[in-house]
Amino acid sequence: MALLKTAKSNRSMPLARQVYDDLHQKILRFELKPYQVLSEASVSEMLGVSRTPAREALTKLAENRFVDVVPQRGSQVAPLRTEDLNRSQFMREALEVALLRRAMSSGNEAGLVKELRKEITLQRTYVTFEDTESFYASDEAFHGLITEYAKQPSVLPEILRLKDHMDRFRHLMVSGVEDLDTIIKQHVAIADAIEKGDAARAEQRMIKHLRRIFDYISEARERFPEYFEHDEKPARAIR
Amino acid sequence: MALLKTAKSNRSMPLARQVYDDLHQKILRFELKPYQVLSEASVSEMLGVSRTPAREALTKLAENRFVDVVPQRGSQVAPLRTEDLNRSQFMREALEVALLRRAMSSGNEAGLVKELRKEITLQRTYVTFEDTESFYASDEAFHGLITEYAKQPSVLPEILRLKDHMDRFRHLMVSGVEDLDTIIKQHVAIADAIEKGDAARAEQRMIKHLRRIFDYISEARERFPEYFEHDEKPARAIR
DNA sequence: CATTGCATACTACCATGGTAGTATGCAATA
DNA sequence: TATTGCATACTACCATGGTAGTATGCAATG
Repeated sequence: MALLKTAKSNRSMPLARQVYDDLHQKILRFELKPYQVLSEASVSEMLGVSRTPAREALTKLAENRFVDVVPQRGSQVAPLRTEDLNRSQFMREALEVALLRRAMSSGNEAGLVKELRKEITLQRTYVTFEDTESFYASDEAFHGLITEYAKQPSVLPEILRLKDHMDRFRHLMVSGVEDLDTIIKQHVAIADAIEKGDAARAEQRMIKHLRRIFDYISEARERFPEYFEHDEKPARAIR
Repeated sequence: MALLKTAKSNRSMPLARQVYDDLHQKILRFELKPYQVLSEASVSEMLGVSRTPAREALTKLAENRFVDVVPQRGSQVAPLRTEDLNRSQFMREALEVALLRRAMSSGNEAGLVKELRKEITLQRTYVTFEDTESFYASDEAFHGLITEYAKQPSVLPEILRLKDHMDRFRHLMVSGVEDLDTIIKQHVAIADAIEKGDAARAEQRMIKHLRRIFDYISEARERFPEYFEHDEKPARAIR
């Protein structure tokens, strides 16, 4: 297996970043499974790069809690941790609600609503074409619009960073995709509340929208218990 | 100049981390000034380590926006950017307000208030002893208590990370220290509102407390204009 | 059988050499 | 004088070798 050659990967970006993105994607998609061992040696061999960029990528993945580095034992793909999900969820809710409130007092709510509805129309199209990838991209754009109208565009990357942990859970859903129609309805409900200037209602609906992830967790935990965090030290059991 | 040997630095932590912390401190305290050049070579020589941990530290500092890495030109200490301050401020407000709301519906508000008041008492003592360092540590503890009672302790490190950018501005204040008595009064006002169960009031006071930093910015900008971001490219002027 | 000592094989971490790429100063040129 | 070509000196980035430290399996020992 070699480095995935994406359009913008080759030559333009540093190798360490390419390795990071590659491993990051593989971890989110469970091509690298929780508890799978990763060492700078194995990564460098797997991707055909030297150990330095491999090491830098692993370090950064550890900072973002996608990899556990245990001192002299080796590194592992981090298991799914409810703590990570809870923290990401809490922070994302806090940020998106604050952005929503600010966007609703920006003086250009009408423009926001118009653009949101345009994005929703796109989303309907993607659903009919079963183009889930474009759908999720548009979903991100939907939330990105709010950050723009809240005049805090630089917060968006931070939100996406938080979203990564939730996306990882999302890949474990039964059908592989959630109910996109429901998401669209929630988007419509949010846009409606914004249009009516009902901040409290918009906030409630945003939170409900963001919390949909919890509907799937128990199911995911039943289907893939081995991916979730179990006791830290296997205590070198029976053997 | 060599690596600062703190109590826990030697032997226990990786060198790269020690270098990061050292540079981080020096940047926050303006011992390394904005626009000062930093290369992996100069850092490694300055601190007496090899180039690898120097490079890793610089990379991480760049991720946290304390260093600018321009491709083949060299790295610099990042100037003070209002964008960084605004983003950090916005995010911190959103998070701390959300934590406050949650802490006030935790069912143990009385315990929280009691611990907050205990911390405030400590802060009064530190003021009389002019122990500003301990004061600021207690200030962090004050906010940390709220994260605990909100049952989101893992959010605290993220908040402290955001706080770093504001602390950097804070080091430019005229007297070197702000009015600690005012801070204490604000803490008292917050504790009072929590005790009365007045969430809206507590939220208002928390926001006012967090926004005190803006009182000092214009002054700092007048006194140290050269530390603030000026036009990106000096356009290779006169020469 | 249970415990201990130890060689081995890993690991993360650090040091250092090499390379492509860009800015800078100076000389050559118009 | 203004412009261009080019050597030089930086840079970030990557490759690779070396080291201390720990887990593991096995042999020696009780």
